[in-house]
Amino acid sequence: MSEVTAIRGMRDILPEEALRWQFLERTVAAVLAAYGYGEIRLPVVEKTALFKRSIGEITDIVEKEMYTFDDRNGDSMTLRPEGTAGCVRAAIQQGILSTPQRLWYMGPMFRYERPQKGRQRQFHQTGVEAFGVATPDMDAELILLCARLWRRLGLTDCVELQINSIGNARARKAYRDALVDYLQAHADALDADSQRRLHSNPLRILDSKSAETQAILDGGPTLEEFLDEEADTDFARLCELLNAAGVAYTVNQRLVRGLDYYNKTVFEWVTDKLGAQGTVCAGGRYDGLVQQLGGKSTPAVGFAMGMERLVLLLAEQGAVAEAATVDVYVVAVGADAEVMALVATERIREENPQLRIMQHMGGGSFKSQMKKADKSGARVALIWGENEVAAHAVTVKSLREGTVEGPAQSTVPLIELDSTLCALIAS
RNA sequence: GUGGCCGUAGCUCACCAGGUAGAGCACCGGAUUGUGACUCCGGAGGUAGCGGGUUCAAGACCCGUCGGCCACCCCA
Repeated sequence: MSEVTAIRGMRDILPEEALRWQFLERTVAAVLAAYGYGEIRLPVVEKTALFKRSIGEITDIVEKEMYTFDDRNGDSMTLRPEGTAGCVRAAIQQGILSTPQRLWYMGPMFRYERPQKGRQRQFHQTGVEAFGVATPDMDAELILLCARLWRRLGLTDCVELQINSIGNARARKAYRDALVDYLQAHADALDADSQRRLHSNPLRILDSKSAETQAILDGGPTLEEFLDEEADTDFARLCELLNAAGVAYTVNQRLVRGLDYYNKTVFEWVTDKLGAQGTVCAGGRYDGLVQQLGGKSTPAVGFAMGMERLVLLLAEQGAVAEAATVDVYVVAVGADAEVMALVATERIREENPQLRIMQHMGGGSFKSQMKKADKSGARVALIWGENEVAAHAVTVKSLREGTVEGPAQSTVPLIELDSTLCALIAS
């Protein structure tokens, strides 16, 4: 193995897997278009301050997972670890928030973490953000959009929806204080991670995987008790809308999101088919972020989905039929035959733009070229040799029909090539 | 950052109480004239991740290091 290898956690996607990616991306784009969302293309690098101010200074992402470096002017830049911050920045900067905006983007994100199943250092997200609507019908639309996407992807059976309301910042702080008070009394019974989080990020203790910790939490205060009335009624309305639309969900009171900017509604689509990485898509409301980043106060909701995880799920489901790479393989032996084949192949492409034709390159015997034709998966081989050149003809051979004794092939004048080919492909 | 497992041909793996490597697949060529698939024959391809140690002798044992996978943490 060469010493020049890809960076840890940054992988290559080979053509076979890329087919799955194309299917995913195509489907995502189609569903978003069906709801009137517009694509926005954003830089991969932003000023470091943007992420510190939006994601939160004390989060793991900002503290230890960002790819940050100084550019030649000495300004601190960061490879985006998530998309919302950049999208909000762009929306403010471009002045497009005077009216509601529905936006989406797709692309690579970067987080310096230990790679594992469903987690890469360069990973890909599709982000969807809706600005300017404060009411929970907007939250519902986003969730319905997801549900439709899962249906189109054939993933409905492997994901489920969890929702929660985490209220405004004041309610969360009050709850956090109450939770810390309560847990401090049981501190020595908590698992080690949770003890640490008691000081760093108490809300995160809620989704601790420790059974003892969860048992302790059962006796503690709940976030719900601290929610203001508006959060309550909005959440109830969201549930009502989801019920009416027939979207199943479970309310998970322990669901909190890792990024500081969320408020009110949060939701996650989770799966049990991806090992430790259960979350496939997650988001929520972030009504304060636009103003926090210097824009006019603008309500917003959004979510991001992890494309690697969705591709893994698709693979798991065997959801994508494997497409043959080419329809026709062109074999040519001899310098003159190669010329005739090249010209004829170009003409066929001109007249049949949808046809996938691969011409053999690099020479070789009929035998070796035919082997390549077979391997290519093509249904038809077009063959040129001395005889065809002399007769101004081409041999058309079916690679999928016929027997060893009587291969289905015929030599036809060049003028009849198109009709012969079309008949074969159509059959 | 922490832990477990792993690192032998392009790929998937084997061998071995420690004595300088093998299979399957893939690849290339052949089985009489210009033709694939199945079959048969032949061929090419590895400084056994890297460095050090133990030993007469190490891919096999020990240490370190790098890399991979999975999990923790965290998150999409």
